[in-house]
Amino acid sequence: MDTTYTPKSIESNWYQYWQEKNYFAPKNTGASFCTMLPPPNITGTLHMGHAFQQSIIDALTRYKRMKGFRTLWQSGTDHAGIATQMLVERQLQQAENTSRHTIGRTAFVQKIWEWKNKSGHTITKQMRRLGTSVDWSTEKFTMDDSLSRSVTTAFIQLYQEDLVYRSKKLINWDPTLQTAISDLEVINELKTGELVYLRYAIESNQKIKNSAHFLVIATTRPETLLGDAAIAIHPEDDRYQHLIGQKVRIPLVNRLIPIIADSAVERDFGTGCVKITPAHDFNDYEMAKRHHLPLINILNKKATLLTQAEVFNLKGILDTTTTIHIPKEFHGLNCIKARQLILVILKKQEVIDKIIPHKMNIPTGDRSGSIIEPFLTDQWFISMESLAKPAITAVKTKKITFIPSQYENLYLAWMKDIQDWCISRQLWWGHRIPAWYDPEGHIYVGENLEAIRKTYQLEDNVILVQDEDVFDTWFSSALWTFSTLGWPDQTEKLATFHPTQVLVTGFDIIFFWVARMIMMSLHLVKTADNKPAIPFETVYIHGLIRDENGQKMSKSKGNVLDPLDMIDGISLSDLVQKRTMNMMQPHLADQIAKQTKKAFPNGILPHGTDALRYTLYSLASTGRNINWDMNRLTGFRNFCNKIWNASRYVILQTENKNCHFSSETNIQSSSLSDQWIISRLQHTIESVCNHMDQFRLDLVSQSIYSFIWHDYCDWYLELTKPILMDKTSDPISLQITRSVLIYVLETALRLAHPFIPFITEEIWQKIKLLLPDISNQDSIMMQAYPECDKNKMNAQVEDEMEWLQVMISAMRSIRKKMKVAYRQSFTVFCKHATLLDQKRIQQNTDLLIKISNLDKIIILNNDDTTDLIGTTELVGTLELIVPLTDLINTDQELIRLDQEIEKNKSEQIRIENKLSQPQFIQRAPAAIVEKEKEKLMQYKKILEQLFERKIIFEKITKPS
RNA sequence: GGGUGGUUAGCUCAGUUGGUUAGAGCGUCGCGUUGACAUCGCGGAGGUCACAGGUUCGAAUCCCGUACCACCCA
Repeated sequence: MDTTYTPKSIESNWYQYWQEKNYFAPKNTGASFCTMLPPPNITGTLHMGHAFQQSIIDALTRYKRMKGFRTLWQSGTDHAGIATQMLVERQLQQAENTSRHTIGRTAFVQKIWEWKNKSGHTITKQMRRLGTSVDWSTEKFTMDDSLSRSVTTAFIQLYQEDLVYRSKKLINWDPTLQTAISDLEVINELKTGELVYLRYAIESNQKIKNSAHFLVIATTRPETLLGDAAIAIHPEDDRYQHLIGQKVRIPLVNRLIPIIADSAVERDFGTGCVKITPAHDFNDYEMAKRHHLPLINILNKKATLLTQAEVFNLKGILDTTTTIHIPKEFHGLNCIKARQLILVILKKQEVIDKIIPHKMNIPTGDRSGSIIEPFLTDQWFISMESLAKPAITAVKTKKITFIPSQYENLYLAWMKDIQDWCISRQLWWGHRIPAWYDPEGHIYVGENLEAIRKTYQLEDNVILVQDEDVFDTWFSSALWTFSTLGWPDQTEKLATFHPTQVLVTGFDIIFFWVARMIMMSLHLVKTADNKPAIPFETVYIHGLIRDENGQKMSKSKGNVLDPLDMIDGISLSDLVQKRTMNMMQPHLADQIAKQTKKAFPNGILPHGTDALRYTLYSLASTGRNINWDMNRLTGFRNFCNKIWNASRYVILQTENKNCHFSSETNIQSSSLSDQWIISRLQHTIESVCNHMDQFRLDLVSQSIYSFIWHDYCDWYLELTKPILMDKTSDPISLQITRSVLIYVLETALRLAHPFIPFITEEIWQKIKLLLPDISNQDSIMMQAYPECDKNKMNAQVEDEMEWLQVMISAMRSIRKKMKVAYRQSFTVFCKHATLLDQKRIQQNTDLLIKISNLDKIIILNNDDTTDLIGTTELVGTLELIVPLTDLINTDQELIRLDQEIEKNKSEQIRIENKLSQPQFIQRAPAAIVEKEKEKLMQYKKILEQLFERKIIFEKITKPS
């Protein structure tokens, strides 16, 4: 083995090996364990969030697999309607200077498939570098035939049950992409705009043009006054009570609209009067429903102004009897330009009261970057009310558990006032809605034309046209847990693996994905006993990885880190180039380059997959945000190096030597340190399994780290050296030591394998050859996970070992204090030794002498009054004295003693105070009181000894 | 405006149902290559647990408030 750990050389082959052996496919016959990969988008590349999520899933999967579960990690990708369509559209523009409209729908979709087949696998290829043990043989894509069939089947069923409907409603409209988009894709950006105060003339019988007869309203969107349907005030607002039911004239167009009262109006906003444009604002739309206002649409699909407004009733039916003109000068203007123009005109007409700066949220499309308009269109919706009910119950009754549990509240809060789900998108890429229309506009839903003609008994001469729209990608994602397993067919996979056990995902998609999966599964899938099936038992929500300053990682900020760069390393120049390439805002490039140079002056060194994964686990606590820290990555790369080198030591010590490990008899007769490390190993296994069950991977990571580094390497390996390096050691203790050494290593490797799969496999393959029981086994990943054996835990041994550790540390302290090099030996005197101390000293004399390079250990009689001059250390109440009189600095020693006395004294006082309170004695549990009393005794004894020491030193410095 | 989460060592974070002297990694200071490892070892230093109240024999932990930060909803 090389002396240093070089991840690159060991990580390249194992993944392929595992895959060739088909280890990722479900194997065992036991209970099933299934988890679904949240399908990444085919246009995506691996980012830190993926790395985090997938590392977590892989740990759970490998753990369960080793525990003997029939394990399936189902993987796949989603077709990402908008993102993919945009990407291929852009390519068409750049490469062929053409557009999708020019080449037509069929050709365009063909182009997308070509792109997908060529480039749509980037992310799944990258995933393999993380060591993810997904079953690639069952990989799915949301646009696969089988999944498309699931989508169609689900939709038809919901339609037949009257749970989907088509309706004209207000939705989020992206004018650039010209499609409905979901709330998730709308980002609210806080920007400073203007709040315009406008005077609307109150229509009264007197017709007096007096300012007192104007009503002043405040709006951030004056251009929408063309679509105003009412003015609203709060019903309890004293200022405007008398106006309720009266009418005002809209400036510029002079249309009459009513003044209504609605408690949704915020009295403190502006003047307390707001204009209501139901077709262009979600709140106003709700108000229109309550007050039966007309919906006046003034925009077309490009979000520019119409020549004539469209008036709809609340059922979405066009009112052809009312005509509302839009002034000619506004035709075709976008909202920004229309706003500018209208302000100019209104100023001239002197209806602007004032304009003040105003902070407000601007809804922006996260893909297109354009301003999102609430827009009245025909869309398909799923009714949520009846679907939400069982989905709420499932969580309330703990059939589905969220971890951490606070997310349950978030889920329930959202489900409580859930809105109907708009599932149609005006795109070409996606599942085409299986709905057809006849010339009269009647809707027919079915699998295909043939089926529809049959079901509805339509003659061939009835012309049917299919709906142009496709489904929201999230609709197909909502079926993910069962569509990937074969639904609507009752496949064996579905029977075996559904409901799945755990879903690992981020909190940002609880509404858009998790909740919808729960609703769809409960509604569409049945369990073996014909009850609604939950999609998963547990939802584990992980945090969001941010940069070192707590900022969200994003391309525009230029603070994105590529997990593969952490694995393989990247030079500074490449990193800068990567971060500044293809930017939306090129003017930020210099700043990003500068900040990158500062954060990564030497680029990023290669750290390997295992180190990256381990770092991610150590960060996987219950928090919502995780600030990435490169230093921790380095720390865990060092950890891997530690494992590597410890293994080198073990192999050097055991190769070609008898190191057969057999049963308890060996353990009983083995040394203190052997028994101790085996006992510690059991505690570690227990702790790892407990924390795994609670999804506390950070604590798992800590347990394994501290066991391997501190217990195994720092102490155990060091304690084997006096035995293994000593030519006079007897063969039996040599064999036992070697066998424990390798037994513990092999177990620890299995324990750590789900987290750091590559390095554990590499080392395991080497040491298995030394272990006849497993030498014919193929891979660590198919071995059993270690089980905690409580019989091997030994508290007495651990106590004694702890004592030994303190003894050894005390010797080291003395050396440091006295600046005595290791090669110089000394004699240590033990004073105030209890019987237990004496026994332990006797039993460990040889070891102590070797480890601490001592000449002798002399136990003084407790009645011995000799004043030994020397430096001291306390091990409990046992006093170690090293009489290196020529080296000692008595003044310094006195200062140190005083400090020690001070420390112990304050503790003594603290406990005395506690014990002097009668309430404490009376009310605290007896065990706690007893503990405090014991502590006090201990402190008193230590203080006595420290004073005794002090007197001896004072005698030297101030001889009487 | 409403809600949620957070504030613990210089930095990144743990701290289970309240109960030893609040821990880890990194960094820092000092010493050191003794045949696994300098991607290392050893020994130190470093915290009024954001602030102010309350409950309790006892609070980093439970409750209330304030400040700041982050996110979600309107």
